[in-house]
Amino acid sequence: MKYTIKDVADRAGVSIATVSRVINGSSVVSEKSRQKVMEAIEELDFKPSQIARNLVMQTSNTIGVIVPALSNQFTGGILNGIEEKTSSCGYDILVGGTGGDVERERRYLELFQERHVAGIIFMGWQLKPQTVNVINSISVPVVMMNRNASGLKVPTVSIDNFRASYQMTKYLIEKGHRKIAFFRNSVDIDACGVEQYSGFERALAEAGMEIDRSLVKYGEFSEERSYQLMSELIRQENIPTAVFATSDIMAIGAANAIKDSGMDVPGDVSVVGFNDVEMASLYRPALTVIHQPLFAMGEEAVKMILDSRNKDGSGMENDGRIVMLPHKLVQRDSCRSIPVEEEGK
Amino acid sequence: MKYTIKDVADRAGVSIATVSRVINGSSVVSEKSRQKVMEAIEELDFKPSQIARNLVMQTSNTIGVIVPALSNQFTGGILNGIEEKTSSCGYDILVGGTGGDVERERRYLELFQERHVAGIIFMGWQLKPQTVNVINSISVPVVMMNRNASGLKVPTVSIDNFRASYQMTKYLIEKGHRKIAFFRNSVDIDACGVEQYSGFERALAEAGMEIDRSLVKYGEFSEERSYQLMSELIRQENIPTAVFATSDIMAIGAANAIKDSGMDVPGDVSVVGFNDVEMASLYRPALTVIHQPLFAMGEEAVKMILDSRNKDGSGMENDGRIVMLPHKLVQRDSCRSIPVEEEGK
DNA sequence: TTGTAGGCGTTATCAT
DNA sequence: ATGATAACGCCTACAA
Repeated sequence: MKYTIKDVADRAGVSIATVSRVINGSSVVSEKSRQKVMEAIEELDFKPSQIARNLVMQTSNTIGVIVPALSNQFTGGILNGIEEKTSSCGYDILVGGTGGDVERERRYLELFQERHVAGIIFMGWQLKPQTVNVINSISVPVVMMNRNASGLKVPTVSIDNFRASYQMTKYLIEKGHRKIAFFRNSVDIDACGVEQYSGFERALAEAGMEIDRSLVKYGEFSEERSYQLMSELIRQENIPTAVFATSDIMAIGAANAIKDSGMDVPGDVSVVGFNDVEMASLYRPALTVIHQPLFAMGEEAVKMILDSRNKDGSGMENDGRIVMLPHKLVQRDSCRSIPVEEEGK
Repeated sequence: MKYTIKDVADRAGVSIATVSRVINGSSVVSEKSRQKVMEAIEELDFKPSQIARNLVMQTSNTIGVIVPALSNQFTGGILNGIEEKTSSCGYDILVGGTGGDVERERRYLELFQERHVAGIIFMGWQLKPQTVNVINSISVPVVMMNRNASGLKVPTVSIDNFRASYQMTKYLIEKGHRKIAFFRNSVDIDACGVEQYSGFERALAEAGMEIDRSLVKYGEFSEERSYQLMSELIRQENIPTAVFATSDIMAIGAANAIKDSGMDVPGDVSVVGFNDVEMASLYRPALTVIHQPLFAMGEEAVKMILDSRNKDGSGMENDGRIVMLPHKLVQRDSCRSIPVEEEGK
């Protein structure tokens, strides 16, 4: 059915070694042999078995990517970057979706090792201690995306979440907002979330403002939850002038709750997001957000894996360093500035 | 570094054959041996090499998925279904992003063959003749997602695009719309697009309405393009009472153009979409759309590949059959009904 | 420059 | 029930 290197050798009247040489461009082969081999390959439409090659080479020019969900513009943006970089480097990508389930995370981590991937890029909603353990004990390079946890021995790529959050909060304050709700992601240990919250706190503190506990909520990365949370606030008539959500999807949830209750965004309450997925600019009013360079982050992660592999086979240097890429605040239409005379109302 | 089956055998004091047997649960092994082997595996944290296994088995319990873009809720929804099904069947998935580029499509098609995937699921924005040729000449089972072309010799899974479009158009007409714009995807040969258009035509014809050529446009699957198209219509004051876009993203583009021009959706013009990606229900007004069972479609595609593989190794039965899954029309808030007295205005 | 042969980690077929 | 051993398709010294 499928031809092997031997068939090509026979047809070209040379040995399999020669065929192998022309395929890999290695060593020197006479122009004549090369010609014959090429022809034979062409005629047979021969494709070398990556599997056999990987077996002898002890690696698979494949990198594994583990994500919570495939249908998600955040992970999607990163995946695009990963795809671009891997494909231009001759690597293929193996993906696994976990739904955030620890057991499935572990399974994919193992599966990918069994497949001898060159490295693994890991994304999760939260980082459970169990997962951290598995990751730390893995024998191939792993890089973590956008999430961090103490005790994690692998590098991670993300933005400076503290500064990003600080900057956005400050922006809100400068716009005259004094009653700001903060919708964070999850309650679980998640260094990024903690940093985002710190940034929020700091900016408030610097402005001499006190933080209103009744306005910080956990949106669990979900539109529904965020919608619910915002609706409650409205029902309680504890309405902020602005809500800062640490994911666009939560921002949209809040905005929808506001709109559906008959109020206007940003007329009545401003809403700002985080990440800048495609939806953020498509929504109306277009969301003012912190932009994360998703594509570049994906590329960077691949680069790190490939680099570590060029140095030595012993995985990453076992460092928990974190590579930060530049974010930016992009102003759109979901945040209004409150005139001074209105402030006291 | 990594242990092999031989290390396990030594440690357990048995032969590699026995180890292999307990790993695969095949044949009968004495309980004593099984115990020892299990222990050895445990102690060494041994993981069998999928690569070696694949080599001897001549297959890779991997399926390849080719998509135009990873950051896309449509492909994402399908990918989720594919992931679920493959992972529950012990398969892994290899993905390739093409950006719709023919050359990259061809490359991934080849790459995946070289990796001996069990099958390939293909998605593209359009289906160019070149790609059709490559696909027809491939030696592993291929299933096409949601797109079709004459001369294609592989099965495809999709919904009944003709009926879906017909149904939506009819719905619009029943709501009192008489001036309906139709934003289709691309000009390229794309059986699905053609069917959608036929459905639109038919519904109009049955209602005794004539089709207004100035209102059928090609949105190229893009929000920008659709936005542009709608803006032009507005500038020309050739404003329909409803626009039917064959993708949600285009629907949003149109809706945004309408809103940004100061008009209201659906107050001034209704907008309906197609696919029902996440954004469709998050957008405000929530979009009335044709819902495609993305997840189920992904599952079905995997099922087809796995089935064909159980029957015989010679690929699919070379049929261009198309498996249709049920769609549905979901009403939300982006389409209003026009009272009779208004109709004549 | 080219060919021979050993080995990569498994599975599977024989014997035993 | 278990153990040699021959594939699987390819790469790579080592020889010629």
